[in-house]
Amino acid sequence: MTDIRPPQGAQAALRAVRLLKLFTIERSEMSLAEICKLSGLNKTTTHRLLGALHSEGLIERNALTAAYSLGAGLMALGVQALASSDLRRRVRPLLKSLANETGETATLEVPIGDSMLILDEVTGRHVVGAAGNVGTRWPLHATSTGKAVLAFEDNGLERLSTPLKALTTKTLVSKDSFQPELINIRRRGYAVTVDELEDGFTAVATVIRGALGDVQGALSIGGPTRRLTSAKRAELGASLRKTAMRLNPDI
Amino acid sequence: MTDIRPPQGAQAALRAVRLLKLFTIERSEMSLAEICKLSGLNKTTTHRLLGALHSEGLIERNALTAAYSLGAGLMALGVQALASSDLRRRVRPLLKSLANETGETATLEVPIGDSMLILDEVTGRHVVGAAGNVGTRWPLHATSTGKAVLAFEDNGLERLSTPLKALTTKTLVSKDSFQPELINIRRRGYAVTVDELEDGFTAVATVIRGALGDVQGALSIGGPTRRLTSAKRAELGASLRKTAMRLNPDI
DNA sequence: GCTCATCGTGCCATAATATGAAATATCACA
DNA sequence: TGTGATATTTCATATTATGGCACGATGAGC
Repeated sequence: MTDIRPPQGAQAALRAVRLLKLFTIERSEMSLAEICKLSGLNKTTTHRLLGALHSEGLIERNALTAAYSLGAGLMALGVQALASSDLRRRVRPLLKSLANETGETATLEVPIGDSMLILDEVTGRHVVGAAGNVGTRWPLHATSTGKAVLAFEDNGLERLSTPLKALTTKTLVSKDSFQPELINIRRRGYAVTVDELEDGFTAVATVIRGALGDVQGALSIGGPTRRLTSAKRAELGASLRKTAMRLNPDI
Repeated sequence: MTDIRPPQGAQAALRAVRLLKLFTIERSEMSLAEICKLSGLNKTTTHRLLGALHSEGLIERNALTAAYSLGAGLMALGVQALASSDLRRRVRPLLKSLANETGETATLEVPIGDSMLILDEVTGRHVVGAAGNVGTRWPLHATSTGKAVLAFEDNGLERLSTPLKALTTKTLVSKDSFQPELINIRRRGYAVTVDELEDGFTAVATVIRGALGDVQGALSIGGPTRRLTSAKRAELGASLRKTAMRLNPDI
């Protein structure tokens, strides 16, 4: 994990960004007091920073309750980021071939902190659940893509913050249990989750590397556990590795 | 237009946000020098702010060229904002009924500066072009939703920054030509664009108001000009107004 | 192969800017 | 009308951001 040390002399900017990150689906609207408590910042400081973000449209306020929420400006920026993602543009055709060849759903995901964000998705022949999961985030330790990232990124394990939540009975929740698993993944070249994210769902994944060998994201193919047998998974793993190679022949 | 004055004492935070906003589809990757020129900020300052944003994942860097681009963290925030949008949740079922009743495509849009952002979209029976325009931005002055916002927002015209770009020969490009049009819109209760955004495309729109009468966004129904005759447009306008009423019966 | 231009990065004294305690204003509820 | 809990504004302080400058790396042009 490329550890990026926050530079000195940008406290205010950092704090502003961190305020934005406090909002979650459960906490989509918060009062000033609430935000203060969560951020640990002074009331005035928080108020001022939120005011600045508000003036730029990144934060909106409920006209009745004066509560704060994420604003349309952020949506615009996020969409801009998505649209200008070089990775997404490059990978899209490959996702299509993968979904086509295998009949299952292929995704492109990137690590964000301790979760994986679905950047793009192409559903296969077998349409299982509803599509349109782009933008969804899953806990890193319970996804195939996440495990691939953990295995292949330098100091990848640093991403995990204990305790690890069990999404099913199969989810790996102990950091120690990851060590042998990661060795396995590195040896095979791809990661697998069987019923670890959701019961009955299986996925295979491998990482995408940049020109410098840095981990940029991960590709996955997923479907019902019933259909993705052990033999099939090995086959998918090979397909994924081949695809990842095509993205960066230099490595 | 609710003019929000940026508070004193948050310069750094403001500057950081404005750096993010410099990135566009054409300028999706920029060098430090480029960003400096565009922002007018000192090189060191820019560097420091970008570093802070980078450390938070809102900015990414090309490993080879060291160029800056918007990062995955921003995508995550944007998606978060989209998901937690109260407006979107409330309006979605109504969009569905609109699309269902009329057979055309219905959208929910919000104003951002001088453009309209498509927050949500439900395609009608007649599937015209490709769907999936959520997140797209259109110039405010050339869209039906934009004109509705201009007409019904206090000081709405302040949003327009001259010169107005002509997207077709029908696009209104003079601020003066808006005055009578806006009066019309206010009288009727809905706005119409015929071939103003794109040749052959017509749309009807009306605004959505919050509990305090503030303009929160706009609803539109759009389709081929051929199908959306004058009589049909009046009918759609009435439907839209009725729908907007249902969202906020108090007004 | 050399020079020169360009770009990103680090340092540091300066003062402008952000900070937080406290006071005030606003609102909801009783 | 009073009371408690908000959000907002004020203001003196010093922490924090600022930008000039200098260094090192990279690459283009000759």
